[in-house]
Amino acid sequence: MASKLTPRGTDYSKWYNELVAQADLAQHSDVKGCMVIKPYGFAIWERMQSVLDGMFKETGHVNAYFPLFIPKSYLSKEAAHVEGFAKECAVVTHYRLMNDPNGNGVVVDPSAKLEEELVVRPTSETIIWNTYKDWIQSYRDLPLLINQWANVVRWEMRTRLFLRTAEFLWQEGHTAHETKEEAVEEARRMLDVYANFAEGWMAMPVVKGVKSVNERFAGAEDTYCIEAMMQDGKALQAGTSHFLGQNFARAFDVKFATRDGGQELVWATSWGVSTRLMGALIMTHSDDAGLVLPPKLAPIEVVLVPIYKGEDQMAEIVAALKSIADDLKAAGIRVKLDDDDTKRSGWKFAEYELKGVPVRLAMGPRDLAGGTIEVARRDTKEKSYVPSEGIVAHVQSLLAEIQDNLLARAAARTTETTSVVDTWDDFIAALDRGGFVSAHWDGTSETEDLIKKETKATIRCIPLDGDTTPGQCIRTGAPSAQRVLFARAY
RNA sequence: CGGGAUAUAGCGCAGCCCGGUAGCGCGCUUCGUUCGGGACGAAGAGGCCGCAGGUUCGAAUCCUGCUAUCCCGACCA
Repeated sequence: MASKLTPRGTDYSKWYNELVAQADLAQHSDVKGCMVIKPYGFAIWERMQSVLDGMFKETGHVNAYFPLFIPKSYLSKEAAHVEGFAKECAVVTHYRLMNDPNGNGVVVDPSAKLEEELVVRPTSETIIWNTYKDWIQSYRDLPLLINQWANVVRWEMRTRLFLRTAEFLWQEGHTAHETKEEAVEEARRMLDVYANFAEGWMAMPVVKGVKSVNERFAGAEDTYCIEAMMQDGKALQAGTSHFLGQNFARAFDVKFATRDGGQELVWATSWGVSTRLMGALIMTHSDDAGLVLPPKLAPIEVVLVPIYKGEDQMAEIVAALKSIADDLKAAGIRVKLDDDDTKRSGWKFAEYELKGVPVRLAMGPRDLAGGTIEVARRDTKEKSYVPSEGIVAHVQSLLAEIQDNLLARAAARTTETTSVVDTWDDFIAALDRGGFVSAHWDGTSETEDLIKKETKATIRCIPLDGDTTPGQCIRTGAPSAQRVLFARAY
């Protein structure tokens, strides 16, 4: 806890791992690739969940819950889908343990083999569409707008806390619609929800776009995404929203009676964001002193720290801070008064900086005498002394300013690191500098693969509001309809 | 799945080459002094040295096998 973080400039990856551990966000568990999300980290995720859940409900969705286990046969009903996920599925084959005849604890009971293996869901399209089949009879049952909060398992070769873990928490929306247009509109609507959340709450600028065929979700007709740029110049896919066409309806035979009495396959979407957003949040704002949280998602927006000598002074100052804390709470601000006498104020300052608390208020004897309070903001590390009278209004506007500043700072960085290039040499140079690279591409998977192989860069997305001036492919010189965004990515 | 490394107290590590009954820092407990940026002193508690074999009078240390984790790649939200 007392050790300093490796600076970002020295080893970004190391900095990230140390930050996650030291800020008490998560730790590795004894199970490979799986993490324990610690209370402070989970509190941030709970804030994200609660805000997103509200946004989903505002857009007409309801929550439900589907099983963790999926019969193996379901997974293979949609060809592209199983192709995409088969390599990373955990499979349950037995349902009972027994005492080891040799006395070494318990072993799998070989007589308890399942007739059909169960796959631990890597995503829930199949089990959900198999259920929707029974729920949807008529156009009157549509649209069906359901979300679930769940854990999923993808047996990844290589994992990183929050960014890629074998088990992760997420939400997955699964909707059914009467027409293609409605489904596309839904997928786009949820993409907007994600983008609004990213920018409005996480203070993380994102580019909205559509994935190339190579990067598309297994079983989708179109994958929309939000892409964010991290401080080290690598891109991170922060959320996806898929237009699934009629693929799953066809695979699970989900038909509805149309308004004119016919039978038609329903149109589908699915969309999700995961605990990966925690990684995005960390890598967007944090610095060498630790985590930096946007006020809107901080479990603690303001921490109050007393500075004192002796018990009498402590009592006096804590009482004054308590009164301020109550006023802040009454104004709807999440506060913590840290009157723990076993830790010194200097230790607390460092600790709350590490944990990214946006605003720190400290009061010592001089403040008490002079009617002031020390206000320190985490984003710029600036400190000032302000009158304790009217502190609530001051803090409110400061929190808003910090929220805005974080977004502006991240947006400036994203813009500054984005390159627009027209030659292969410039393209390589831009990739090496880091950031998004806006360039022309001939639209073929072959060229995309080639570029990936040669540069490790992928097409992050074809921006929805991008530059649609035609040009020539950066690699092949073939005609290109519009610029796309390349980057090296997580 | 390839390459590299590691496994010793809650955490971070030393000890291993050269075998002799386990040590340091942080943290933890108690007491005292401190307190405007990670305090100081004193006294304590805490370890099947990853697991299983082998060599030896004796293994954290040498040998064999296994397991797990981390990092770097290929694959992915």
